[in-house]
Amino acid sequence: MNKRKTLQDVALAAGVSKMTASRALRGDKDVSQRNISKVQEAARDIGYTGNHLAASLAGKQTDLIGVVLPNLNNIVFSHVLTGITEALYGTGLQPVCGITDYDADREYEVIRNMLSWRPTGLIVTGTEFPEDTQKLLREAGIPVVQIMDTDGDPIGGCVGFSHYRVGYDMAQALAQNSKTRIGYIGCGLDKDTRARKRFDGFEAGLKDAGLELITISSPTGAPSVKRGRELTEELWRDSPPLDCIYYSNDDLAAGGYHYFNDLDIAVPQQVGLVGCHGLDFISAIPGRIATTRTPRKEIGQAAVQMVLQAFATGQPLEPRTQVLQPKIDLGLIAQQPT
Amino acid sequence: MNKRKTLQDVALAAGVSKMTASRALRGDKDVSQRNISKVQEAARDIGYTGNHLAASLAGKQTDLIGVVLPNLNNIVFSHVLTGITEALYGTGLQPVCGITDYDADREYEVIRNMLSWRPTGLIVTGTEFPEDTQKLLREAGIPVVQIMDTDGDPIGGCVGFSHYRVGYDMAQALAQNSKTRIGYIGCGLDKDTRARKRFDGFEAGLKDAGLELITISSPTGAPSVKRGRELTEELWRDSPPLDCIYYSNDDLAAGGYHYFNDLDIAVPQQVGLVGCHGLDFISAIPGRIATTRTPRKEIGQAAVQMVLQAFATGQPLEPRTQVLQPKIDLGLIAQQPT
DNA sequence: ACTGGTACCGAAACCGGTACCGATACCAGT
DNA sequence: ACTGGTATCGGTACCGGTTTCGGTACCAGT
Repeated sequence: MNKRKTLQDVALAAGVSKMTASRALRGDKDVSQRNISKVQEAARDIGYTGNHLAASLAGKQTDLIGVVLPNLNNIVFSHVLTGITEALYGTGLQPVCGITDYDADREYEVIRNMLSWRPTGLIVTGTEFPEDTQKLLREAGIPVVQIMDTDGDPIGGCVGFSHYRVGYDMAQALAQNSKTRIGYIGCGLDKDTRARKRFDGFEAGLKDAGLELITISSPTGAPSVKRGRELTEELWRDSPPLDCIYYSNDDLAAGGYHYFNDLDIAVPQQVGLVGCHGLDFISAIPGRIATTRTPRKEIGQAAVQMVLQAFATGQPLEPRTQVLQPKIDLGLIAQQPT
Repeated sequence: MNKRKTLQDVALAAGVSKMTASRALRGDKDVSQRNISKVQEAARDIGYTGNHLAASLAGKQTDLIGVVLPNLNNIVFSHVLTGITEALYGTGLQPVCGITDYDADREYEVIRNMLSWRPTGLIVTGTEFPEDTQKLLREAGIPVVQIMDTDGDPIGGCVGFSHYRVGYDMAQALAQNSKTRIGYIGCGLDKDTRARKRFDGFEAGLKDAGLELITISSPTGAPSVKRGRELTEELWRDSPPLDCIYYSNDDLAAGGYHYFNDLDIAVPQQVGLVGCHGLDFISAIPGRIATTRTPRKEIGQAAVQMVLQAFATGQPLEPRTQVLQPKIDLGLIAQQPT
């Protein structure tokens, strides 16, 4: 029943050998034009689909690029994946992505599993890995590119930016714009190490400006706009007065915006809200929410370039870090009178 | 150099045959406890990774479930994929997803490519396919489940809801709640057939209520919050007065909300805004934007159930449609005085 | 006629596993 | 001692392609 057509069938139908059929379909040379069309025709006629498993096993090369991401509900990683997909389009390579859900054990399994498909390259998120995962990556024997984060020692290529510095710079910028009573709201810092780095950087930046966080709300769980609204409400109710709130991302900040908006509290005049990433919906309320624009798509593209380059030359891909600097957007906070 | 360890190496190191090593690692029976541990130890020692290519080729079975989605920047499909991933977790099966970007040709290529990896099942988005794509799916020889849309003739299993009816029902609901001067804003209906079906249903629903759309804005391009704001601004400026706007999705509606909010035009008292899907950020402004809550994650889970069931029994998966009814949420529109 | 080169084709080995089946060892039953 | 059953193992034949290498066939050059 489930008997799929094989190359042999094509060859038979075309009246040539398996090898000629193989070459014809792959566009190899050493095949006459006449046989090429005969084979192509035969393949179409009998509905031949090809078998990547066999081809990759025999050819010792897959057209797969493994991509390991923590989560796809976070639109940030969708953007990265989009950048990767676009950059890969037309190269004959194909991304295949694995989700770790910010879980180190699952990450190990996902990477191990990826590797067993013998991909041509691997793009993984972050720089912090447990020892055994590091070993896996180091011994993978294929180009490995780490993305999103440049704080830490990369194993192979590395494209991203310093989250610590994003936090630090934002703290300094806020301080320079007369924000003094600052609170923080972040979700899932226990798992999201990059959000935590931004937090750490933010605290350090404040400290260097002679300030410190007045309140910190850092529950577990996934960040969302709704969650941002709820946490903002709690914070606003329980905390001493604030003139600014730093959120672990734009989603939470947007939730805060909605809360204050419904209360007719002017944003950012009465309270400044600061997110991270520069997502689409921030642009829809221009200037209201400050943020740091991160080059997500570009990171994906740059990662692919690294893999491609390593692929074209020798395998190992020497450790090299490429920083794609994010850009602070203070919005209306920058224009307020001091 | 790039000489990866093989099962033979493991067998050698463990002092057993290749077969015993294979069985030991897969947890097959007919292996003594002593050999199991010897093999496992050897595998760990030499850093054996396994080779899915060879295993799947020989075993005539992969652990892959192909998932074909139009786009991942649209959070809706991320949710579907999340549902699929979760449902698959623990089954030993693994999703691998392909993106079509709403392009029929690319869709064909993606599916063809998927099939050549010999997946155990296939989940594709939508019911409308060109003839050759249909042929591909029909002859795939594996369980095929179509998701998101139940308007149309499914090839195998089918899980989703009627987008036509979502539009129709919303139109009726709005009419019943005294909305009469209604406009429409949608993006990319040329490619997004499901959004178009909602539009068609909406028009039909209005007509049956004795109404018709006063203005229609339907440009190409991807919908986004920012885009929603811009299009709303245009529409509001150029169109006769409206008391309600139906958008092709929540993102656009949220953009509209921001526009009116900045203008101090009360939503939904002065103008009702209606999106689709019931995304997180809608919940952050409770009641303001009406929407239709769609069970995205559940669709993904149900699709997996179908595949799993077909996998457990006979292969073909007879055509069967499962409707997961969405739920209208009119928010404050429902509570307005007539 | 013979040689060398080029264009094209096919047989066999192989990629790294698994399925299948036969072999061996050992023990209880008669 | 012989038979049959169970537990454990290994040899061999694939899976469906690609690589490698060795032919043919045909033509120009000498």
